[in-house]
Amino acid sequence: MENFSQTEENYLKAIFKLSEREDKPASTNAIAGEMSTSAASVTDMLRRLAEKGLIHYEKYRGVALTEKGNKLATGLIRKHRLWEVFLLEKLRFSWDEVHDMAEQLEHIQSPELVERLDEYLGRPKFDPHGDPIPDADGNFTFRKQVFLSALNPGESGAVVGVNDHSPAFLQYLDRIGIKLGAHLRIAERFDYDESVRVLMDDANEQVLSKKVSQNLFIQKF
Amino acid sequence: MENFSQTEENYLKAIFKLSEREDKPASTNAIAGEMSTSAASVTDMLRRLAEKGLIHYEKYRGVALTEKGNKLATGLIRKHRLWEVFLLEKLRFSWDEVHDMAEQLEHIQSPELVERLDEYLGRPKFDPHGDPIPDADGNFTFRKQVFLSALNPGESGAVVGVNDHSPAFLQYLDRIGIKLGAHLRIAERFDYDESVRVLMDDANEQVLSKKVSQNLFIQKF
DNA sequence: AAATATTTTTAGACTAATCTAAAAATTGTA
DNA sequence: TACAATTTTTAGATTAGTCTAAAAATATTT
Repeated sequence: MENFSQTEENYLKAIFKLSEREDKPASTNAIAGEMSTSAASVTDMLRRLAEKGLIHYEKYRGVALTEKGNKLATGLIRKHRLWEVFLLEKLRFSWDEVHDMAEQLEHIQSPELVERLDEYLGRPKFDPHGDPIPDADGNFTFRKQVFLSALNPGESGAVVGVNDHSPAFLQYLDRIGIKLGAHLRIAERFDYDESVRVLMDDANEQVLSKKVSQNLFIQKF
Repeated sequence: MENFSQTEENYLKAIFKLSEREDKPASTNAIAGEMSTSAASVTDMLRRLAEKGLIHYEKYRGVALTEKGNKLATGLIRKHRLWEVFLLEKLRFSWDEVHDMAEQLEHIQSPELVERLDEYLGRPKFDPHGDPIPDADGNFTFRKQVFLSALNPGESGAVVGVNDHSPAFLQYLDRIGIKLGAHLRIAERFDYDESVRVLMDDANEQVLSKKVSQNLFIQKF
């Protein structure tokens, strides 16, 4: 298989992320923002990626991944999330620490290594943040999930993921004891600031702010 | 800690390897050979490495690592060999497959990751080829070893390493059943071609060529 | 629809790492 | 010691990825 530079790979991931989020072609500016670089640099790179058949690119019209580009991007996400599982489960890092290391590890080139790693980890379907891990063909396991903020008093479900992946948020969750799989029931919702009082694992109660409840993915019971 | 490019790191490893092998300053040409590049490129890079305080360099006089360069080089070797142990012991790769993957993994930047990996693997002192793994301070465990070719008939010892790391040699050893730790006793030596007949693990006998016996490290009993 | 604002591209330049060809320094040998 | 062979360095060019500033295209507002 053809190899690409880490920079090229990071652009593909950025484009994938933006297209997924908006479900339409990614703009030069949006990519520049995602990559923390200038729009001019992005234009340069887009020309090169298009030449290599990784993206569909028309000047001023934004970009979308080709089949080939998509395969590559999902492969990167697969590697990233598998390494995150490894770092958390085997090396005992916490979920707010694993991202930066996985960001480097995802660029290791070796299909055989990915396969063995997947097997070693027991072919996990989700990473430590609850994000789905695509299989070797690039297929994601889809999970029906809603934000905690969408639940009504009395309803309950399990925490299956986070929307905000920042260390600050993840550390906050650790501090108040919310882990993936935790069982939450809405006890009360306060119209005043849209915060909610929840019962966690049928044990202790917490009040969660609007911001927190908008960043927790829940699978309803 | 300051970070360096993968290329710079690879030059440092090459210089370390050459200095260790010859125990004198490495020459431009030797480095070019080790790196499979031109002497001109090496000169360019040496100027840069010297500026960064990683090597002692005088034009036409060859190079040696500084304290700082040495620390970095041993750190790389430490990472390389720890990852090799991981690939072999945890992911079940064979000893002829692990090198190329480790060559990439050694450039992952994260002191904490190295520490956790070391701990996870049980702080191994030797890698799958019998090469010593430096500790976090860069100290190697030294082992008194001789080539199998230096043993006389009747003498015996354990295989503790290989001098030739090529997949061809390692696969050959696998084929004839020689693993790290195997117990060998010289049954007979043939002056004709300097081959030797050995008794392996007090079980089966093999004739090993001069070339093979010059590439196996033995710790004498 | 014209004027204005925003986005995107182009132009030109910089750095790291590389190359080939030629010049300079060192080493080996007669 | 001087000539030849070898090694090393310099000079000048190339590619990937980046930048700023300016020009061009598109989108928005009046």
